[in-house]
Amino acid sequence: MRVTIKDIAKEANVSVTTVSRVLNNKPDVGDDTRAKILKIIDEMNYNPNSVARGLVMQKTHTIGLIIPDISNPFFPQIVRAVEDKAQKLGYSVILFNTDNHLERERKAVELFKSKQLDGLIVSLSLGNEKILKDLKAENYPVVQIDRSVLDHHYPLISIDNKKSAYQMVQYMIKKGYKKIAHISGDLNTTTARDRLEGYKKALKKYGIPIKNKYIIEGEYTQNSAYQAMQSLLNLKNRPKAIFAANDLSAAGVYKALFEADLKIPEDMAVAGHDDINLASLLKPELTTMRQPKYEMGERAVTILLKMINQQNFEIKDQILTTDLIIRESV
Amino acid sequence: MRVTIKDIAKEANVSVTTVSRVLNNKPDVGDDTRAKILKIIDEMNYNPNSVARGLVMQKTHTIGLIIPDISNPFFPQIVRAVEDKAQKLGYSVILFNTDNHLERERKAVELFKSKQLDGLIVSLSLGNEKILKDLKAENYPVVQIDRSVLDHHYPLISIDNKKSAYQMVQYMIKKGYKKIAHISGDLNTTTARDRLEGYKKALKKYGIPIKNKYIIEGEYTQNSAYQAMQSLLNLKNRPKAIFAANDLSAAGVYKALFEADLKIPEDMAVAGHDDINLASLLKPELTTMRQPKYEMGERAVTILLKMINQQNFEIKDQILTTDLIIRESV
DNA sequence: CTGAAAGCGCTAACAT
DNA sequence: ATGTTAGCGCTTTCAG
Repeated sequence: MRVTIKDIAKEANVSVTTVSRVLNNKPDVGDDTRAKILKIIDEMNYNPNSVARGLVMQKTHTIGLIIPDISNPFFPQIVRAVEDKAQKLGYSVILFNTDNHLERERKAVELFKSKQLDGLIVSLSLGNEKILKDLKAENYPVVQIDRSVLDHHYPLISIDNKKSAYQMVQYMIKKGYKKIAHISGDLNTTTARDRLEGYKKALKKYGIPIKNKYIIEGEYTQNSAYQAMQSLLNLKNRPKAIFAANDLSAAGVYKALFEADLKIPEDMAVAGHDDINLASLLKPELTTMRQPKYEMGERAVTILLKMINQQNFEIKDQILTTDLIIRESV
Repeated sequence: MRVTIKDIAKEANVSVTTVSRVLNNKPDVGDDTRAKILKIIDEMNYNPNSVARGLVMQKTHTIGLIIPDISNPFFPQIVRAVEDKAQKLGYSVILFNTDNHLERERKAVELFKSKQLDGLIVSLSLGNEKILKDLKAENYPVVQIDRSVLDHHYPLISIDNKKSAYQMVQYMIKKGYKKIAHISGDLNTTTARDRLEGYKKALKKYGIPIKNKYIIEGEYTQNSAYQAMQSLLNLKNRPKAIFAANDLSAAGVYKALFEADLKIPEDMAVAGHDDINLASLLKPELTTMRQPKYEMGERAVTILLKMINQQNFEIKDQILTTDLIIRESV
């Protein structure tokens, strides 16, 4: 049996109340008493039970992080930032991967509510707006990261995906490309939709007709993009450049291109998005838009903790800026 | 205020005990009563408080995962596997990054004990054997993953690093390389030590003298390996091949080589270890040893849960096999 | 400065 | 089949 506050109290000949006081650094305890208790705590190697504490305080000092997939290289940095910041502020984080599966997203939220987590950082798919609506009704602290759902109940920490895509495509156009195709991300996400829009907007702006054949829906994965690229290569009228919705997709595009013995960017230019570590390691190095992933994670917990600690915190999105990282592939 | 078991009891005109019974699917409850309670639970959207439950049951259904760094691409797959398996079995996982920092490792364990986590999956640095010894004294369920500490109190889920490195170096030798250098990982880890040993063993076995100048300690990072490679290139008597302790290091080696305008493998062969996703994306594609990362994660939770659910579970390490993945860089 | 008592939300003997 | 009671380990009034 682990040692409890009672054991300490008994050993020190004081009440549990007094022990609790020193545990929580309350003022009204005699110096000698405090010293004695501290000593005993140390000797007996006492470690307060946070579950019990959580029950009375109605606070677990734990937050939930719901993301599609930690093994997608976009997320580890975000998760790292969230955990770092949380750790620094005395919070723990429970991770949950959903694979964008609506049912698992729901399950995650149920579970986390049941565990009385103090707040949630979520990256949900479209179609689950009700989850957030219900959470909001209970006034549960939540912040959305990366992608948003349509309704707007909670602050979103992200980038301006439309603008970011626009900038990239604009860059490609200025480089002289006209036949630019787009391999999108999973269109069940706002990010993919916005990037697609940005792509279209840039073409329009520069008077380039939008061809449906040049737009293929992928899933933000290497493999889906690989296949998308295959079909693009089969077109009679091939594009000369590809804007892949994320770097992982760009890697898939690279694969397909190498197999077809095509040179990047001479035969086909390729641009990505996100600037994950991989981007600078590809050959040729990938031109992409850098997303401040670490900062997004940090900000998410900063805001979440504000919501947790002061009710009625005003909802304000934080839209960070992206940077065009020019390398060799465009 | 959230709805509690009391509210349900009151609404249903029964005692909380009865509600608790239906919550836990106990048999002795009348069918009608059960139905009524279930209905009310649903109507009131009741969600049992696991903190309270955890306090009485002495079980939190949560495990702790202590690793160096989730943003090191070796770990996400392991973490994914751990979370998947845990999720499947009704457990949650709290993540903690330590950067191999002894003090933070200690802090993580303290925190997790305080949170009454049911068990721990850890990847600790050398120098923290005491942590595990103390944990063992309390009979706390723990399994080590990837790397071990020297004392052997808890089961380890890993690979045979020495053998794996030996195989790789042997392959390089058989390919005709004699001047093979090694850029090690952080030698405060058993994995780095074992890989170094395996490297030496292979050289010995094939009668190739071990040159200290050909062994440089890195940190398993891209940057440390990049620098190590620079110094290797400055040697009067340059090696002709590099065995990098992990793929991330190999990527650093690639960078240094490209900068020096050297061709892989013609001018310098490069081998990695782990087979992270990146390996097949590098150009030339990286020859490496594949580690069953996902399986390691799964097994770790399987064993941990056995320890949790049946005291005195016999300690048995699980050493999985690695595979030589021949690609283009050697 | 210290202690007694109540209670957080739940489960588990032990009745009945 | 259902209720009463105690208690998990802690914090927090409220007294003194």
